[in-house]
Amino acid sequence: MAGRAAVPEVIWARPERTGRGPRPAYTRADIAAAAVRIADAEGLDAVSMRRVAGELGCGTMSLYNYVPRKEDLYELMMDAVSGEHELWEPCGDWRADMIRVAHQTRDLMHRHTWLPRLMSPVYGFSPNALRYLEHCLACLDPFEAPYGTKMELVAMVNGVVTTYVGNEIATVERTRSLPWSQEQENAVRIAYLGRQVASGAYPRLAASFAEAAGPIDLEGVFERALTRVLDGFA
Amino acid sequence: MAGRAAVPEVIWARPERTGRGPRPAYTRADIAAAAVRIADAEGLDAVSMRRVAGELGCGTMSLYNYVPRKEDLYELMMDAVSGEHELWEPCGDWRADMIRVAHQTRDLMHRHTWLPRLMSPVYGFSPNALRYLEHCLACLDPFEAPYGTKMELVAMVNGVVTTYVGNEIATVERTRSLPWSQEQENAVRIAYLGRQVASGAYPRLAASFAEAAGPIDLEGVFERALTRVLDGFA
DNA sequence: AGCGCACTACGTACGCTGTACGTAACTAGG
DNA sequence: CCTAGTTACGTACAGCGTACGTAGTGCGCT
Repeated sequence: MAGRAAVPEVIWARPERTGRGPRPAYTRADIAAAAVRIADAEGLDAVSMRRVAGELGCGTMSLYNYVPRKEDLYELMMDAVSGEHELWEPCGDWRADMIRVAHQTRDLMHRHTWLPRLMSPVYGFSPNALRYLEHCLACLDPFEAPYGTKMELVAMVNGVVTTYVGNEIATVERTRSLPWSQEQENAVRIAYLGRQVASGAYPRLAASFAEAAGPIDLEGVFERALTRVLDGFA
Repeated sequence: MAGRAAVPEVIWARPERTGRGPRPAYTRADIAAAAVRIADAEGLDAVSMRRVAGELGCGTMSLYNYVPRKEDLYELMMDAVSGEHELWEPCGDWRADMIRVAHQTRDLMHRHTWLPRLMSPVYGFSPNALRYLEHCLACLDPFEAPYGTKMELVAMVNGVVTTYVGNEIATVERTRSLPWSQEQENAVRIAYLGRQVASGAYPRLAASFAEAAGPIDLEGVFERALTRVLDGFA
């Protein structure tokens, strides 16, 4: 009954197949792909054990043979999409390579908008995550600094990307569960914010709003944040 | 039936008391305080509508007269603890003031470990959040830059603090729902990680681990991240 | 060769969640 | 005074993660 043992374990330390018993009907990759498909199409909250089992075509509780806890399903999902990271030969300019890494991660998160939400709570070092981390360190070979600093740089870049894409996506993802449209939601919030700012209680905030003409250039904000972070390390 | 209208609205735009009907038994502050008490003591997941109502001593569905959706309860909670921010007279050195802001936010999050988890998805501009934002802008008065840049600085500092404290807290918060201890969890994960690193597949990661003697100095990591971000703006 | 055990599969059931809805009591405005 | 808008709250529903029991399957060992 190893599958039911209430024992701390990392899913990646569990062999996918032990040899004994009937051969499993699905692979971890199958399960991860099904979950990712659901999350991409209907949002992370649509990913339930029942729903994934349904997508696979098996009974709900059969899933628990592969995935002891739901959190492990999340780790499977993250590892699966981490595998989409393209790992290139570093060009020798660590700054350029880190910018490329950041852009790629951002694209990945745009493709899988549920990623930022999972990044924070789950600090798993899945196989593909380790590969990605190693690649980042390879990009930083020309950066003369102790590994501690390099790790902090990687963490910082990842953190900034996660935060920014998370903010970009927040509204979209949130309105998925609401009975009204994203435009209505935004309109209401902006109207309220405008009223508050117009009240005169927040002069600098008001000035800030007055200064801003048109919508925010998210792309530019991201780019600037990135270069500033890298500047801070150089 | 305004309380039941399925209409987009911000909770802060709803008057707390309209005049008609029996006078409400609780204030928003009461409700927020109850929810915060639960979250502080037992974690965010312990905050359910039933639980909060129980803490207040009323029926579950009575809560919905005050809080149309659970997400609004979260906004109430965030606003309540945002009120704990001390707002001082800026000292004239925006760098020093921003560092002080960051430290205070960090302390706040240590006191209320569920805050980082709520920060990302909820982008509410509650009264106390606006006050806090205005205060940050006041601290940045000596920083000669357009308001757009100042806002990006504030967002960046807040983002970094949220990310770092979130990471600090992740393990602690996560093990709350697990049947085994945080130490066991960590031991298992470290053992797995050590095995992977020792496999030779990740040479730089291995070097990085070899370099690190003893546990990570989280305090130092935070401090360095902060100064680097500020450096990137100056 | 065959026994036993570890494994897969899966239905049922429990306690929990957010919340829609109906009803009764109450009170301020017209 | 009346009535409309509120508060209060019990009941109910659909969904969740998952503990547990049971039946069938096939590898590894003796």
